[in-house]
Amino acid sequence: MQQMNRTLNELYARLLTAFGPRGWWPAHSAEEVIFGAILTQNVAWTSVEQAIAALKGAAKLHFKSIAAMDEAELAALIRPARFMNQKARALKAFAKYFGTQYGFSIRRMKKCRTEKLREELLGLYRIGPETADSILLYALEKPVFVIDAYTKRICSRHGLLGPDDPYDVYQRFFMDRLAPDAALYNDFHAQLVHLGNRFCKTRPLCSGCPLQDFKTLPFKGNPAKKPS
DNA sequence: GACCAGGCACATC
DNA sequence: GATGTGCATGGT
Repeated sequence: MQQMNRTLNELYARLLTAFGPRGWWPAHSAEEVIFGAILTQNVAWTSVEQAIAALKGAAKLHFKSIAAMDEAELAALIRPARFMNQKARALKAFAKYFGTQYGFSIRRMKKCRTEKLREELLGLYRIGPETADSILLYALEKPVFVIDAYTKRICSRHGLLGPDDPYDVYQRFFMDRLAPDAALYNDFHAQLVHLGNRFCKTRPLCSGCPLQDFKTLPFKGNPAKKPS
């Protein structure tokens, strides 16, 4: 455990040195984070930005407005973010839940236990583990580590875990080894996404990558698969 | 024109 | 359980 803590500490230190604090999530409000978390599913962030801009332009970037609006109209607005019908339905479902359970109040939601919130979120249409955890961490400031495609790609390429290990194995890998610190989880994940965006799109190792010579320290009893 | 992007639900075996 | 497929846009 000590060894692996050192590995994660060194990994984070390198990213922080290379990129500086990331100041995530790219949004102006907690509600906007939730819009982004749903809209970004399997789509490039540039497309999400267009959908968010359209919602903002129509003064619909609040779940109270979403709850009141027509689903087809909403789908048309978020069209650039792809899968527009599914995502419109997902936004409507969240809006209904948010209004019914919490009176559209982020502050009220924040007062609830993380486990209760996660269970509720996972019960909503098209809210899976990554989307739920993004909402918990970036909108509600709960200490939950978010695992996304970049996190998996980076960890597996550096032999920390297997590429096919399930979401919860990745999540436990970080949360068992790091203090439950929302600010740390926030920036650590943001660093991984930034690294992924800049260096891990195609080639396994790219020049200038701060992890180019990063070696995994040996860890006794590591449950992870051997690096391929 | 092909490929990929910060997932998830559902059907089928 | 594991695997395959649909969703259906925009940038490179």
